[in-house]
Amino acid sequence: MKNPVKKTFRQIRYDEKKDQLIESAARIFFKKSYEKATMEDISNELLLTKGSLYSYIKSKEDLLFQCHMKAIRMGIRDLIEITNSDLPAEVKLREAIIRHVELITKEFVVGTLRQQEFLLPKHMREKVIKERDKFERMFLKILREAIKTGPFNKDNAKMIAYAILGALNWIPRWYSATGKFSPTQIGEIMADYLIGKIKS
Amino acid sequence: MKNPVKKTFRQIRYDEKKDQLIESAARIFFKKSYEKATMEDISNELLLTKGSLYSYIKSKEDLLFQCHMKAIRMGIRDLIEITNSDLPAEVKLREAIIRHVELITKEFVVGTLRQQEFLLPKHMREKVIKERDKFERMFLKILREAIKTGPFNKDNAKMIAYAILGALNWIPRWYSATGKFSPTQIGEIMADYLIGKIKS
Amino acid sequence: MKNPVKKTFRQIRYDEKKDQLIESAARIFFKKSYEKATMEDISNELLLTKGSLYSYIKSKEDLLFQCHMKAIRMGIRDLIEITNSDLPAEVKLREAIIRHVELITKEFVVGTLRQQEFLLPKHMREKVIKERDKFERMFLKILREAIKTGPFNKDNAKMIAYAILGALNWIPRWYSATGKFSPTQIGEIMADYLIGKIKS
Amino acid sequence: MKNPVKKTFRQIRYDEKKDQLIESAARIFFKKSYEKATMEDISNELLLTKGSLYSYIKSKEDLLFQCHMKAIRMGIRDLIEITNSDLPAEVKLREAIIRHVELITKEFVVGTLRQQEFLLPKHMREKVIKERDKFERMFLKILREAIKTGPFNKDNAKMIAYAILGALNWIPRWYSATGKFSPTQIGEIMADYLIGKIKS
DNA sequence: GATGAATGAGGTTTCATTCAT
DNA sequence: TATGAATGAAACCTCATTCAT
Repeated sequence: MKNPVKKTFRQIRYDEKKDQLIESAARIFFKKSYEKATMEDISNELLLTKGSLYSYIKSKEDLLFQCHMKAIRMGIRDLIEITNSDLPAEVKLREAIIRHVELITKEFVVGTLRQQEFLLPKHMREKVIKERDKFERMFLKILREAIKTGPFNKDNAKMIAYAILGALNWIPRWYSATGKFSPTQIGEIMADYLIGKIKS
Repeated sequence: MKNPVKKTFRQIRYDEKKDQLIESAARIFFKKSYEKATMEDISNELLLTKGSLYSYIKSKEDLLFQCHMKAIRMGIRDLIEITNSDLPAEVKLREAIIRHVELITKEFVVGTLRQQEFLLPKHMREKVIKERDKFERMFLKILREAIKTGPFNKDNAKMIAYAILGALNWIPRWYSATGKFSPTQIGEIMADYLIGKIKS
Repeated sequence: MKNPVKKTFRQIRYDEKKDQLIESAARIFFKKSYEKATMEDISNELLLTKGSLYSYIKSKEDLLFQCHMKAIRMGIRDLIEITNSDLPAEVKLREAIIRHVELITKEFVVGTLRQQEFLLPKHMREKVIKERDKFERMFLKILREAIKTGPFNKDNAKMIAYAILGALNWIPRWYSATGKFSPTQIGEIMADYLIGKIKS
Repeated sequence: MKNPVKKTFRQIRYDEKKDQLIESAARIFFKKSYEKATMEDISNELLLTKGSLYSYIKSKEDLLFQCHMKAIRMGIRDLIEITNSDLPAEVKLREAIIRHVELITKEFVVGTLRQQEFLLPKHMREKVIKERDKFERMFLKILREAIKTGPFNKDNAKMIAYAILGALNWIPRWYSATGKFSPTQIGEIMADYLIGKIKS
């Protein structure tokens, strides 16, 4: 207030910490599940105390909500990039698959997607679903472009989109960072398999 | 002792009720998630009181454990039937997919599979994982038979198995009983899509 | 009713079982404490089920009450015998001590005395205290006879009685059936020590 | 951090309250027995709510454990003082008896000693027994010094120690604060009686 | 008399959240 | 902004007791 530069600095620090908070929360929600994770678990990762978290968030549910939104938006950001690129339709789909695998295996926050959105109260849930639908529509659009010349009808396209996303979202259940394949390799194998079908 | 028929009758009633309990629990775990569901929610469905549940189970965790085991065993039972049948390899795979979709959309208890097994304490989790591995190995075997002549190597087969199971296990997230397609139709579309490539 | 002989027989069986029940309860109350012991623990020892216990007793408290009464009455019975004997006063005291040690180390039901009587509801507690006072008065009388010629006044006699009873009642806390001394030997050593001074 | 004095102040308040908590718990455990006492009973005495107690302790068992430890340590502290004093051996023993009576009648927490240590889970019980053994060994040492010239052998010394401690520990069962004798007077009478014997 | 499922009243404990410092 | 003790609302679970069979 007295010193706008200082305030901006503080604002930056604040935003950084809030971001760390969401990351930490996501990691712990991933490891323990939302309900089993306590606010103290989360605060411990950040060298803060329980009560201090409430300077950054309104509630635990708010924290989960923000994890959801962040995760989905990372996915959307990727899809926007891909959509706007000059790649051929099929390569776009391939790229979308690989990027999604990379995201889901590297960013803990994306693991939040496994958490059912109905852990949230209605007003938050609706926002999450709206955002997720945005993602799914973009993905579906990429898919449709890719199969435009194929034998599949519109309805099946939607179901195939779900099949693909299901196959990808299931990955955290079996993926191990120390496994034989890197995220990108997994993405490529998945793309080979999942797109192969569409062409036939 | 006095009347063995009577005793058997009691045993039957007991087993029936225990089964109902697991079904109800599964349905409620599905609707509300394990942690949000209370023992009272479950007891209400059965016209019992909270405390009475404990004639049938040892703890809430035990209940989740039994849901897991029952769900996996239903899947295994299907796969055994399919494996033992005289169908051609590819049809077996197709059948396995359709049956799994039917199971996952009709039997709430199978929805438990969405619940991360790490909600369970270690000793239960290990048993669940062991049983699930049994299921996955059987599925993988069916898959391998089907693609024996295809261009896929062993390692990829495993990942494709996960892709297929992921696509199917994700279904409860978007499936609606009032939707356009029946479970069997969904199963057929999924099978068409997921097996398509293997033939090519 | 129809057959008085049969009824008497049944009555005997009933009384025997009730007695076993009190013994078992005492043993378990001793091992686990009254509150930690469950009715099921007790029924298991008797090859009965929980519910069946209630043919013999009215409540768990009733069971503790009867343990108390039985234990105290065993002590009183001993003291009556001793009082009525022809032994010299000091030998009577010595005998009372030894018999009490034997009782407390051999009969689990006497271990109940360690349990505070205030675990019982008022109306039962009062009966127990009344009975215990009877025991203590008899013991005090034996003590007073023994020290009649000694240097102790009446008030101190009472306190000495408590000291002696405390020393004896504490024995279950350290006594081990596999230890170096037999109950009778312990009784003798205690008597030597506790009476020693009165003679002087 | 900002103000070390303030922080220390908080720490002091915390420690004070924890101490009060143990005192209150001991008093209530004494009056009602451990199992019958509820956490709410205890919290009410401190003008706290049930849940708040858990800032200070881990569990109800932990609370009992700390009562045990505190009680025994108070006894040990007395014995150390006495051992280190210049009094003649017999006077030391006399002093030990009187101090123990004073402690057991004045400090409710010492009444915890009546509670069987097996109310505690194994790992706590073992620590309590270890500490209690320390106390008993110190007491035994004082006793042995006092009777060094007497006719008693080592084994009997141990049993006499138990007899004395039993006589003293039994006091809370009959002691009334409004009675004829003060704790110190009781201690003196007990010492007269219990030591008299050894000399004879 | 014996059974054992059912009851229901509590008890301990957890934890998100608040608020004075 | 940070702290951490305090709150209070649940939640799970236990167990003495009852009662239909």
